[in-house]
Amino acid sequence: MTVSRMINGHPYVTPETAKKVREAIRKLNYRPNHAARMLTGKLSRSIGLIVPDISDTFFSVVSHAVQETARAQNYLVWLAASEDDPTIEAAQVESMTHHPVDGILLVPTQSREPYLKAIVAGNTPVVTIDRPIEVATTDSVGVENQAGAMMAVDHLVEHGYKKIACVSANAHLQTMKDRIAGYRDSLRKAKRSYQNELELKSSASSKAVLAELLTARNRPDAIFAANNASTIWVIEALKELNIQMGKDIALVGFDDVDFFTLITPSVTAVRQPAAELGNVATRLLLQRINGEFKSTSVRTILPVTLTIRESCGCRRAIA
Amino acid sequence: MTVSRMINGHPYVTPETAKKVREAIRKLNYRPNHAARMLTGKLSRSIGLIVPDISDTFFSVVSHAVQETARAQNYLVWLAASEDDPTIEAAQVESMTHHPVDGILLVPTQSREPYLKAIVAGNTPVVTIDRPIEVATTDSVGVENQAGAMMAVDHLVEHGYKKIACVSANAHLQTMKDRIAGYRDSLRKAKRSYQNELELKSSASSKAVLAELLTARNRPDAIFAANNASTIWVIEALKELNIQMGKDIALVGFDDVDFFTLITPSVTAVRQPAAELGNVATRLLLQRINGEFKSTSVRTILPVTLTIRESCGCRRAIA
DNA sequence: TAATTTTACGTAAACGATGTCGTTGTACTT
DNA sequence: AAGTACAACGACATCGTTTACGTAAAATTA
Repeated sequence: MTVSRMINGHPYVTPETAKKVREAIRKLNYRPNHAARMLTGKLSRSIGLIVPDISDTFFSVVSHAVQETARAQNYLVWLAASEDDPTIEAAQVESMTHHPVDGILLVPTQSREPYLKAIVAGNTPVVTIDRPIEVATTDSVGVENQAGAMMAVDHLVEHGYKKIACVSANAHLQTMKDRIAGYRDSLRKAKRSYQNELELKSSASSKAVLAELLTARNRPDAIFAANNASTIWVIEALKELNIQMGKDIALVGFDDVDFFTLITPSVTAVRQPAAELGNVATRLLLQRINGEFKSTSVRTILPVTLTIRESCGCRRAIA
Repeated sequence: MTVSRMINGHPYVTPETAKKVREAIRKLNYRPNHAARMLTGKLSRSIGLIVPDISDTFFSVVSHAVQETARAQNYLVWLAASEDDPTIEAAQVESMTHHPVDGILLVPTQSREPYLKAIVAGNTPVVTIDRPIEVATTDSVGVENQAGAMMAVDHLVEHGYKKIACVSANAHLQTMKDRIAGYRDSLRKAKRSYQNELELKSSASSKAVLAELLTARNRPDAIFAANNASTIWVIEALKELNIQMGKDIALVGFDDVDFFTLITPSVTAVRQPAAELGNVATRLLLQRINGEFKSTSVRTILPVTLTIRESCGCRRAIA
């Protein structure tokens, strides 16, 4: 008991006793047993992080930031991938809550899955990243999807492109809906009649679909790609079809990736603060866990910026 | 007790009783308490994975594979980043072993850290990925670094380049030493006198150093970059200095990255089976955990392949 | 049929830390 | 000097599960 009090920093332990305990701990190489602590209801000092795909650049940057922020407060991170499958996601959440973790950071693949209600009803705090959920109220951290998409398409409009198409993937996600809405807003504002929205499924199947779009008689002169995967698919398709990007067809993507500077012409894209997203979400979750944050759930929206390079038709990279 | 037997699949439970228990479990929404199970020494069905940097493409692909293989056997994965700092790495291992995990997958930042002895001496199985350790014997899974580097440099030699330089980072790592050795072997075999080994530190500091190398009077006509970071730094430097890659200077990198196909000219690189590395290591670890693998430690070396594209001077991408 | 084994369950103890409470000793009142 | 307050510590029960063991009843054997 005295050892327990010493370790947990309770008062009522004389300095001499504390010293003796410390020495014994060192001598015996004693470490408190984590499992026993859990059994008495202590915090585990660990959080769970569930993302669709670890190897996606965007999520790997987010994960890195989460890890860093958590470690700074001596928290460990469980990382799991849902592979965009709600069933797997539900199983991962289940495993984590029972393991147990003190809180969960979730990039939900669906916003209306019924199981989401259950986890939020439990006493494990949840913060969603990137995408909010609809069936329950949680803290969430995201970015300005609609405004960001508008910025991107506005830039294409200013270049004078008349036929701006939108290419997306996973269009059922709220983030994607918002970006597509931004695309529409911009066209409406500019009073453009041409509107062409294409949803891609996977790298393999997108090839044919993109080739059709890019070689049609009435083909677009500019493309807005709503996420990094579709941006990359467009770049691939243009390269294969030998269509000059930034000259024959302009391209602006949503979500900037490091190597976009290395491509010729370099790729203009909306930059999301991926690392900050992870940091902010983690700090918020840890505050919830420690009870430092009592108010009802908050939704934090981080701003995005348009990083202008060459694929939009600008001669030199500006930002 | 009967419930415990039922759940753990012990014999000596009548079908009727089992059914009753199942119904009660469903009705009460009962889930065994993980902490209590840990306390009695059961397996946690979780493993730890420690990599230097999650956002590095290579490690994110490895992590993805580990996650997948583990999940297939109902194992959860703790992912932590050591940030190439032995102190952090030791702390992460400590946290994990006490948390507890059934086994650890480690990409060690150092091969001689004394703490490594301790963890191997403990009863938590360890499998190292990519880099072996020296101070203790563990299972390890890696790739043919020396032979792969030789393949790469041989290819440059065959092109007829006379002055082939080697650019690396973290040259103290055994993997890097092996690749540099492969570079030397190839030059020795070809009886080339020119030999220039440059170790880069970080993106920022590498700029000036690279510029000096690439603009010197006696500058190389080909470069072998020993990992993906240095390959990317070289590409950046060439682009900034307006030196034509594959024409003015050839480039072959070690570790292939998806976007190398999107760069003009596309980048020739030694492809490591990153996903397989993760799969093999995880399967091996799980076998150790389940006692299915009793023999002394094994070292698995996976083959690498040279993916020939254009930056080496070849006109068309072959592979 | 009686002795023995096997099956199906329950009971007690243990894992290691912590909350509660009781006990002792010290300092401070009045 | 006696009473009160509180500091410092230990004993005991507790968390939820499993291991070890006990005890019947059922099945098998002699």
